[in-house]
Amino acid sequence: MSIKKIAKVAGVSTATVSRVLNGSVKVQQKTAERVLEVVDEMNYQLNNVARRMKVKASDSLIFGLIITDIGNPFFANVARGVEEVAFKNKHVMLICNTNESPEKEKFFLNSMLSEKVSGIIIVPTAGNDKYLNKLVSNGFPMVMVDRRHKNLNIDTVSINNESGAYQAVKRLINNGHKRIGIINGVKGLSNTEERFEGYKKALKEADIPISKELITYGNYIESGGREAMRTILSLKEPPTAVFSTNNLMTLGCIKEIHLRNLLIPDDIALIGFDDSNWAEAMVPPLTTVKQAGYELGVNAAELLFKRLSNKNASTVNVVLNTELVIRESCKSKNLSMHST
Amino acid sequence: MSIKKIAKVAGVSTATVSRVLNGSVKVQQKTAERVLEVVDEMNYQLNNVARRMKVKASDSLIFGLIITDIGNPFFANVARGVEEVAFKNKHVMLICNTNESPEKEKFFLNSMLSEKVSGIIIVPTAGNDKYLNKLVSNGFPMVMVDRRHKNLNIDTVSINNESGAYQAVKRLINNGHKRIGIINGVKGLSNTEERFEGYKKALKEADIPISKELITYGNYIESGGREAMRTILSLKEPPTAVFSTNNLMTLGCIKEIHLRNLLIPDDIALIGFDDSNWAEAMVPPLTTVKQAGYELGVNAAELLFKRLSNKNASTVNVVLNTELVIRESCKSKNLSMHST
DNA sequence: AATATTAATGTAAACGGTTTCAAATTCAGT
DNA sequence: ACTGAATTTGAAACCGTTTACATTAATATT
Repeated sequence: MSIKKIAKVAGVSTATVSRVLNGSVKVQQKTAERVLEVVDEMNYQLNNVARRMKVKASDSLIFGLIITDIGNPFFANVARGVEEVAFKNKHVMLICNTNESPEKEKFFLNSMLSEKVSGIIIVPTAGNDKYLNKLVSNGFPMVMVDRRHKNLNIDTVSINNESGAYQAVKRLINNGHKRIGIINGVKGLSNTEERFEGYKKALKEADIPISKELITYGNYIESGGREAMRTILSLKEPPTAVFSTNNLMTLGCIKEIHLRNLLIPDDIALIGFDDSNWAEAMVPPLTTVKQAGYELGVNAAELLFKRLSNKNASTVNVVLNTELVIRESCKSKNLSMHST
Repeated sequence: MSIKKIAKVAGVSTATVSRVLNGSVKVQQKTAERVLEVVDEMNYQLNNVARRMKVKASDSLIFGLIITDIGNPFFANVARGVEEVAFKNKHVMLICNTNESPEKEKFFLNSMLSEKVSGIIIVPTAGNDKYLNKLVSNGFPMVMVDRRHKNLNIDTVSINNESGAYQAVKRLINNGHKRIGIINGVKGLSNTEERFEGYKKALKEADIPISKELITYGNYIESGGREAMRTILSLKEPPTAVFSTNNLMTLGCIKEIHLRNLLIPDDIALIGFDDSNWAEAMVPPLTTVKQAGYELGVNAAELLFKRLSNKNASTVNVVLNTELVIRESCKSKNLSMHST
């Protein structure tokens, strides 16, 4: 059912049909009614592909979301947030999964560009800096979420990683821990580095020297967290507490701890980053730094739509604050009379 | 950078450019080289929107995935599976989230149709039967995943829900439980009903009468599971074991159980459906029916691509088997000397 | 060398909309 | 009734590809 057939049947021109469908220009009441009648009696459906060929990019009603791991509930939440506001704006969204691979990222970027999406929301991998740079400086609407590339004049929405990590580690310190391990994420990502900064800052402030052997990397995946925990626990002098910087790795930690029949928090205290729905159901319930994935997504999408309607507004960096949700996984043996 | 400009610069016709780009028809070696040269020196990028206007639908390189809840790790896994094979086939995918709302579902279906996707993979909600029916019988390529509509001649991939549920409940029975509650999902969905069937079958086989008060509905969401567990535990004569039919509801159950300071499995045994990565990390580790979300996605996508290349092959129903992964959450007090 | 065959390329229509511009109609004011 | 302005409508160009068909160039056949 093309607009032409509708026009023919209704006895008007295609221009008129288009106009009544879009409401862009006034058309006489009765003509409009006639057209609408035909439209639904032949149940016509817009071909948005054809439409996109004429319409300016910002009106394309489709945009892209590139994330690194849809299997991670945190990003799934981001996606939910994005999708929510997309739906409100009658947009549909192309989602791709990079798995932290810059090659995949580039491929998806190109696919989306070639689909003429109005804009892209991206959780960038550790590569493609120059390419992204080019796109952005060409004025292509893009917003980075969760991570950011330095020196890039672009809208971003992220969370206060450093402060979140700082609070977490400070909590451990206040609970009496002095030997505190950290399991970092993927090297080279802004959030990994910021969380690490928070860790160092808290230690420094408490005059605790940072010791290299307690710094590990788990690449934000469960098996990585598990291995990191394994090496940490195998140290001659293992830490009394560990800060795991994302939910998947935290799960790995817990499994390794259980395997060794150690007790949380008595044998090893644990604090996680990114509060998942299972954190509260753990035994003991897990203390974590909560980051609002859903809101991250909502904000990113809103930013994108704002940008679409005003291409040369100055760019903004939204940073959401984290919240330390205190449960029971990071008491210290020595201070067990204190609050958790 | 349109193909026209490339043609002009290279001194050939647009047809030739198109041909070297697609490799569809032989063009002279040196012409091809010249064109390719210009193509990347002007870094031309295909406009797939324009392309889709000419090309037959099955070649559109884009398809849709409609799921009900990307926030549910199970569906996230399905999505990962789908995306994996999409990538292999150089396709890009439109993802939408219905949240079990038939209205949203219809909107998304229309959007996708209007984007001229080659096909759709869908986890259907409990509505829109007639609409889906129409699409399918018009020959639109579609595959249903996880749930199915009866009397619809369409490719489906689902899991053996009845058998999975049957095994779960049988396990509980073998462990000595006689009073077994169930928390069902969304009424009207095939998987809800099939799981319920499995439950009834196992009870019947063991000559245990089914009692109405033990049958609850949690709508596949965490809060629903929690509420269901609450009403179950408030019974004058509560069950000794509960079968929760999805992961989110199971989490709700556990939280409610913890709240009441009850012990799993001594006070109440619990078996879940859908093995999540956190199940093993629970205390005690959770026994569950594992359903392969990822494989479900992979199979669905493969089916779709098969369908695209052969529109009138007869339809197939793939059903994957579940696996009972036995951990420690469903022993019975009376039989504690037995295996879990 | 002339012709027949085959290979390579070009021309132009088509896909299904939107939009500019011009024409036709309606309406108001005198 | 006539003119001018305002409102509605239509004709046609255009977006960037692909492809059927026509044409030209190259090669083979005699």
